Amino acid sequence: MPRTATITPTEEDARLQALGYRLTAPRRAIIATLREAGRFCTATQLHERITARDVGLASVYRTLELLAEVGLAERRAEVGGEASFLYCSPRHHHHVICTDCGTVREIDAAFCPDEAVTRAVEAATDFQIARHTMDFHGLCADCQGGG
Amino acid sequence: MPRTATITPTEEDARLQALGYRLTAPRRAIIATLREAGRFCTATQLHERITARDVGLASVYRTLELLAEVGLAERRAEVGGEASFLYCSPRHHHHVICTDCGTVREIDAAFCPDEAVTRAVEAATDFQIARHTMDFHGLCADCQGGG
DNA sequence: CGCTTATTGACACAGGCTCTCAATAGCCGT
DNA sequence: ACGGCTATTGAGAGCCTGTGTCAATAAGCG
Repeated sequence: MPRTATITPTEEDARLQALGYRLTAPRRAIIATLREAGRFCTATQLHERITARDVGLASVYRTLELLAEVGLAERRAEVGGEASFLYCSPRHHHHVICTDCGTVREIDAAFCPDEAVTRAVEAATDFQIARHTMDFHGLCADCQGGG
Repeated sequence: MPRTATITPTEEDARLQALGYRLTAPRRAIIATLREAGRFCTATQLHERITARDVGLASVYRTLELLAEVGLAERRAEVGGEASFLYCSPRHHHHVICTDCGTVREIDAAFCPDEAVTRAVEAATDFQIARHTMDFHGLCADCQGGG
């Protein structure tokens, strides 16, 4: 048993490492914080939230950029403000976003537009479809109750 | 017949007017330029492109903001840079975007995830779905040919 | 045709994000 | 375990997109 607690690399940590990126303490902190948030967060919000270690704001930006590139985070435009980032599993999935509290749930490929729809779009537009995006917005269970 | 050519208000011009906004020459130029582009454009791009009249960059920003609010334009985050805007019809629709040249085609509600899918998502997540977004990405007819 | 007032253009300014660079710490080989 | 190579970090300066201000202009209305 080592003196310092063993830090178990999470699935996403391992993924970064497999791609040749170093698994540093700041990166781990940022990823963990983003994932635990379970909703879109700005770099500033994450920066404030990371208390265990003194992580520079620039590193937060750099890591979020990296995660987005690798597919572990999704970037979203904020109207007239900061960009927001959401933790994402690496599998193909879609999001269900609460319009009230911002909580995000992932749903898997079972809900994707099926092959027939894609073919119909191709027929209608003469495009050769390679990829799609899709989000649902509404109220989560917790926010449906009171006004 | 008036001396100066009559400027026919387009459908979107009329819509702005109906909402109580004034139909100014700069606005018309910006809307026309955005619509003719047929793809996502940044404020700077539009500003450079408008040659017929000296339109201030601030006005381009203001008009794009206005269009987005009214539903005549869609705003998109650009990775690490400027926001882009796309002309949109006011009806519910989705986009098919060429990954090569950026051309965008609108498709109508016929291709939306149907009622059954929405209900299934609700059942799976306990959310109450109100709205969805969906885009398709691929190669347009012109870009499918050569490498 | 003139009045009222939304809109414009120019510029100053704010804030988000990036770049730079020396210092630090992963990772790998031994 | 240890040392070296080098990716990564943190701090802060700086860039650049986007907004606020304000006098001048012009759209819309009677």
